[in-house]
Amino acid sequence: MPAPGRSHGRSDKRQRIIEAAVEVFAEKGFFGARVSEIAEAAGVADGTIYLYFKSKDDILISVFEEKMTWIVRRLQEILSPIEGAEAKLRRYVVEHLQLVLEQPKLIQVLTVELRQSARFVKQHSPKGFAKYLAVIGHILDEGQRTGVFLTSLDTGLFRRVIFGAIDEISLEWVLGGPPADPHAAAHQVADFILRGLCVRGHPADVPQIDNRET
Amino acid sequence: MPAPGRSHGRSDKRQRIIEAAVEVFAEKGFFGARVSEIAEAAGVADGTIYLYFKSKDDILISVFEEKMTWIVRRLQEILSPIEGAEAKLRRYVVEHLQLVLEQPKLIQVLTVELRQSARFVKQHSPKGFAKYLAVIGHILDEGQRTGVFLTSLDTGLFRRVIFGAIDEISLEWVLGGPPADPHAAAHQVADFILRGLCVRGHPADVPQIDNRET
Amino acid sequence: MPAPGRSHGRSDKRQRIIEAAVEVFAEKGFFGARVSEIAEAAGVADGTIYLYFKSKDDILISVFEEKMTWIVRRLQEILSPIEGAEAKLRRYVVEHLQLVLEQPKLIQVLTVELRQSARFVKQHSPKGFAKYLAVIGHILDEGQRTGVFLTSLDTGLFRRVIFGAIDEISLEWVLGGPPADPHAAAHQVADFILRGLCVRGHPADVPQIDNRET
Amino acid sequence: MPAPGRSHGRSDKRQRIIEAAVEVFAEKGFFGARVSEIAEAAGVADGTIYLYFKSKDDILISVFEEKMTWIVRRLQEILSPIEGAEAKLRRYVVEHLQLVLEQPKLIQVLTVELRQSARFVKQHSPKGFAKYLAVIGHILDEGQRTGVFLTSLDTGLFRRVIFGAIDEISLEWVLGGPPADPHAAAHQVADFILRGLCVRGHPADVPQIDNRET
DNA sequence: GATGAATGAGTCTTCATTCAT
DNA sequence: GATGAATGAAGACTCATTCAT
Repeated sequence: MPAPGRSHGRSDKRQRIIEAAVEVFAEKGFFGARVSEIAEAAGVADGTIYLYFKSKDDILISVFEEKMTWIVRRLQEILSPIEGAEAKLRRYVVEHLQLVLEQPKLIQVLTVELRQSARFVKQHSPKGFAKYLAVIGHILDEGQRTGVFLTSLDTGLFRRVIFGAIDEISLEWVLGGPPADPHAAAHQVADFILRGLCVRGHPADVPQIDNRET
Repeated sequence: MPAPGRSHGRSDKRQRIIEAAVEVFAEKGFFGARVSEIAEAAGVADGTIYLYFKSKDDILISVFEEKMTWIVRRLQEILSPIEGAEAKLRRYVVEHLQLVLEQPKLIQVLTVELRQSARFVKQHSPKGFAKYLAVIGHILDEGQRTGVFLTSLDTGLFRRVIFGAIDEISLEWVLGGPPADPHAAAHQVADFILRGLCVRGHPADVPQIDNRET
Repeated sequence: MPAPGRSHGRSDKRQRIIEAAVEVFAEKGFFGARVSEIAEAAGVADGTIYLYFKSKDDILISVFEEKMTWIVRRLQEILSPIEGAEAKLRRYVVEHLQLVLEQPKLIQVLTVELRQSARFVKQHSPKGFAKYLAVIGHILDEGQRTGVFLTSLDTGLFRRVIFGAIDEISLEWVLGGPPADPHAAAHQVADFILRGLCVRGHPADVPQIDNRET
Repeated sequence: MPAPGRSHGRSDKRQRIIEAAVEVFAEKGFFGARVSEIAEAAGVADGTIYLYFKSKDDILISVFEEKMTWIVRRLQEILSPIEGAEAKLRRYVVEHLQLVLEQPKLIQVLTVELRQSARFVKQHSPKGFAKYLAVIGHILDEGQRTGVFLTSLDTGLFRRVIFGAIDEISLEWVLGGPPADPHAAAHQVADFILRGLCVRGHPADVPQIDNRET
């Protein structure tokens, strides 16, 4: 239960600005967004923005930091109890895409603006993104340690390959709308990745059918 | 054969502006780039830009159209004589990443700004990107037709999955520099994708080793 | 004797704000100074300022009124027992420059900001400045009455001439630091003014030497 | 006859902005002046200002440099043919005050804003002011060399004393309007200064009358 | 066709002031 | 009285675009 009074008012306003920024950045893009639009969407005065953020850039950076941290924690909470790298990876794919369905605007901002501001964000906000990649990296490491994933794979490379694949699908869904059966699509993608990663015989639950069986 | 005289001078200037825009957009991003910087880099006056392009937006769109067309043609010329969807796909991966090494600034613009301007480009310049995706799509179709790739895969989905994976690696190389052995990395990625796509037993040249064999 | 209790607390805060304003105005200038800086320097909240002053302008005006009144009273107390216009004028010069050494920040504010806000201050705060000029004016009047100063001099003009000379030296000392021997400088200036003002034969204590005697 | 075409247009615009800035700074003060007001007064667009000046500060600095240079040259041209330090000094006083009558707004800006921006101008634009003081300094040096002025005087000190006296009178005339007979006032001031500076017996043309003679 | 000086609309940011607590 | 979070009006500056030469 949040404490009343100032400290609550303060966090409350800051959070409202963050959420408003996600909306406006998603709709107009970072450069197309006006600080006054964010203020209006947050229900605060223009100047109030600057009580909580140093600049417009700082809003974007803060959105990254805050939301990436939140996503990473959410993923970690879901994934940590799961046994087995294969199951973890499958669940990761499903959960990320679930997130896209739940919060398309947030994902749009993170996906579109993260890249567009790549140089700038790489300088100012590398932590959030690095932690996200680490989520994938840990699964890959575990899979290699337990002999499920091919040890010949460069995990530094493949965590980006996997991220890129998921990220592109996220973008597609966010801009073009999700497909009729997102769940099936998510599992197709997970199957694909697992076939690519796993030692022969794995994954047990992804029958390496030949086309005749289809 | 290009017409001589004036019209050649004309294309020459237009082309110089396009190349200059690639440089400047790569260095500063679309929004950070000034039209006057592009003009200076192209060795023309500011106003001259507007003899060849309607607006700053139009420069970006034209860069896309022109360069995407060029890339697609280049890929098609390389891929069309190749026999077999597996070999074609492998070569596609290698060639795209080769392009990243050869023209990092161009790839940076296409990769970073394409996404950033996603909505805007989706509206104004969908052709180039669609044609690029079609290059991957055709390979997938051929693979399914010839029974090499799993027919259960939604090619509309997987051409984006593959594009996303390659695109992310491109971004990494462009912003962080290429790895020590880009050729090996390219083949690792190609192996991964082919394992994901192929019917059991394929690809013939990608031994589905288990970790003991490694 | 100051009133005890609340009213003392009240004047205390008001006075602290005045002193803080002198510091901040001296350091940043009137326009460069932030009300919040003055509040911080005074150890009060921003809003508290407005319990004692109508506006930022009002702070400056109050500084003038208060400090000018104080300076005028101090000068009058020192000068009134002194016999003779010449001695009075000399002492005035010495005491003003002494003040510069003692309270450079105050003098800086009065000297720099008074002029910069000249129009504005002329409208809002003429009393303090007029009283200061009157100090010089009274000395001039006395000197003319007692036949020591030339009666041909327009005292309205010369009180400004004298003020300007002293003011400029004050500014120099305040911004560039005082000279090695400020006392000697003060007397040189006093000698100069007295030679300019006095009837031939005066001042008795300023021998009208020719250069050979030097 | 001014050269036609670009270079003329350019200097012309820059000069118009300078003159407009003098008007607006005189009327509103530096901080009260809006860049758009200067632009309007100069008959140019707001943005045009920034083709000729880096910032609003730069306009003020440029006004100083340019006008101080002009004034110093004007004074030097008038003073250099004059024989004798006494006559030179008298003429300097008269000419400076003549300038006040001719161009009160310019003098107001130089007098009021110079001081207000003292710290800032001392950093950015010391040359113009130093040259102005040097005009007075050279006269004092010459007077001491030729045995007309007291050699005991510190010329570094007295050039400021003299400047301060004249500057204060200038301010008075500029803000309160000139007196009924400015010429007489100028000579009264010159007489005063010369009596203060000169060896006994000098100045020949300033009879050291006693009050009875008046 | 080519130029580049000029334009002026557009926006981030500051900060004096207010007022609910 | 005291606080300081909130306000919002105001302005310096940028830069894509135009057009007279």
